[in-house]
Amino acid sequence: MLGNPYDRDCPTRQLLDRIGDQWTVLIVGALRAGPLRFTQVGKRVEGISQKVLTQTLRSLVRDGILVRTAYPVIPPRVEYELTPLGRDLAEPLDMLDRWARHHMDQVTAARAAFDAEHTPASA
Amino acid sequence: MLGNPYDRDCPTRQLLDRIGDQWTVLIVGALRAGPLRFTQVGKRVEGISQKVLTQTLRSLVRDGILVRTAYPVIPPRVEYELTPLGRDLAEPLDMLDRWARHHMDQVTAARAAFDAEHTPASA
DNA sequence: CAGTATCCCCGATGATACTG
DNA sequence: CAGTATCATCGGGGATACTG
Repeated sequence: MLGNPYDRDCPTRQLLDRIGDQWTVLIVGALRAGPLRFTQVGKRVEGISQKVLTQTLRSLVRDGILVRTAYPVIPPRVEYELTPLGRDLAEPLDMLDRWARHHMDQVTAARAAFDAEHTPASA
Repeated sequence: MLGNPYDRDCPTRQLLDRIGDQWTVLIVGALRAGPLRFTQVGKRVEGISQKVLTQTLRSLVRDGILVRTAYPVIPPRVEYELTPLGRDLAEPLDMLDRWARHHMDQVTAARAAFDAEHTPASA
């Protein structure tokens, strides 16, 4: 049960629960280049809804990955930025990114081959 | 990094769609040590249901991350093993694992601090 | 043993509307 | 601009039962 690196309470599982959703990874990636305002993040991460953006941003702040800075001006200006911890996390995430760029074509090829194999075209 | 790596068609997004669910990461991790039988994988990855295990295994085979070997014996014996591509993927995944082990306590602390801050209990 | 087939539920996500 | 609030949906995933 416990003690096994794959059981429910291990750090890896917990991290996975956090970064498991692609939004987190994408947001952290988007912020690597520097702070961004709420709307800017939303634009970089295409397809994310406002609600989910808000939720994800908030939980990343909660986890110490991002800092939120609200400037008391009108209209409101809020910026999100990676913390040192966040920048730290960005590194392994970047490795994944590199892997994707280097190997996704292999995955695509494997997928096509598998589908061909399992799709009796000449039925 | 290239132009805008965050749009829907970029390799990163595609990879995330695959490894986004924690099961994939856990299964690949479990197989790093060597081939495992269906049931063995299920035991290593606690909490996964048989259905999801089957589904995840199948899609990993489809993507060329794993190979499935069925021995024609009774009772059936099926083994799953990382392909070279899979072993390749295991590396960046391992980085994430290391990060988790080294930093999850910081995340936990940040989380507690945030919650305390946002819990108007004491005043 | 290693799956496949079903039913079912819940919670994450999207769409929409409103506000400081 | 940067959120919050509410509702409806959709399907991933669990539990269970059956099979080669």
